Amino acid sequence: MAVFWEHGYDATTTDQLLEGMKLTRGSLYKAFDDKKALFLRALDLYDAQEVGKAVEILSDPSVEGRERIRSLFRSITDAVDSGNRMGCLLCSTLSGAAAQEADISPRTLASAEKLHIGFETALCDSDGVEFPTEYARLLMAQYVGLRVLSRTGISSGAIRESVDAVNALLHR
Amino acid sequence: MAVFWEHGYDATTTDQLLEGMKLTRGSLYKAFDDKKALFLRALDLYDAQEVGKAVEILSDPSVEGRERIRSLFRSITDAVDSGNRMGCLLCSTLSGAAAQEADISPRTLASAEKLHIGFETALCDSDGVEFPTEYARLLMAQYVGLRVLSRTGISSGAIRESVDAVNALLHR
DNA sequence: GTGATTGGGAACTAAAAAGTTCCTAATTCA
DNA sequence: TGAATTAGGAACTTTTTAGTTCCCAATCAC
Repeated sequence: MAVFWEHGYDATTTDQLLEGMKLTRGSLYKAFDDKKALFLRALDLYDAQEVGKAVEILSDPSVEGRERIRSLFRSITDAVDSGNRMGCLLCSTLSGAAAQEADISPRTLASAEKLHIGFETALCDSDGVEFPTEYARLLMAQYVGLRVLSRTGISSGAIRESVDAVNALLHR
Repeated sequence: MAVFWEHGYDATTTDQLLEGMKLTRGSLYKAFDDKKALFLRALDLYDAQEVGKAVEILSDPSVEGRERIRSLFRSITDAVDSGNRMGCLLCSTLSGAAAQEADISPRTLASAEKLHIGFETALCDSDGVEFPTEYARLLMAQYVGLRVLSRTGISSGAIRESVDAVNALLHR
């Protein structure tokens, strides 16, 4: 998962996977059908682990709705500030060529939908939010955009400015 | 440019470029050093043509500031509604593995910065906008997110909901 | 018209990637 | 303890993709 996360599906070679997994070719192909099957497993793990964590933050009933959203976006700036430029495997995959493939597309869409529902839940648990579905879509696109930009050479200050603006909007 | 736009840098093969450009290998390599040199030319063309068009919309002094932004986002929903799922070569490249490369990264960042300044200009030309730089960053991330999502199997309705939310925010 | 220059392309080579085979060593189970 | 099963790995083959060569025909200069 980490290797795919770093380079994206198309750009990761089996040699990199071998290196990262500390295996040799024979062992890898004995354990998994092929590169794509392994990637699907990685996507599933990412969904369970990382997407799950985000949805958990957005659904935590012990925290006020808007604060959950702020907390999730804060985790993006925190990562970038600490030099973590890996971004999000889901967000990167969504925009890559692999996302068009028949067995990958449904998984990424399902993960994206989980996130959307997370945002919607957090908004529904906030006071005075009129159109939670629409705003959840906006926040979802914002999340994807920020995590894509996190992987680029954009300054961490620019990322923080976006998040500050999101927080300002949530305050009203 | 169209071929790279459709498949992304890593996933386009020289055969696809040959097919798209109606050339054979010898002619292509006589005209361009290699695949990457050709991609850089495509990126430059995209910057001049497509990014330029967006910045023009955002800077048009004959239109009220917020309306320029609405107009740009409307062009995203219009494209998706009419079945155009190509997204944005810049936004896709930003998140791909190629974006890390030394000769590609500065170009995509420069294009992204042009867009950011465009949003900032439009906000500065609007009444009662307090933090144009920060909101321009937010709109930039929103733009990238939406155009990335445009390439996926997400429903056109979901894209429209995001844009509706952006428009609602701009109305206040 | 003829010799030089240029654009195009068929057929090649080179390199890198994915995927396979088969042998060895460890572990398991009777 | 000894046969059977399983994990790991070195060394292959195959496929794909990038890049090159060289020839041909069209155009251009004089």
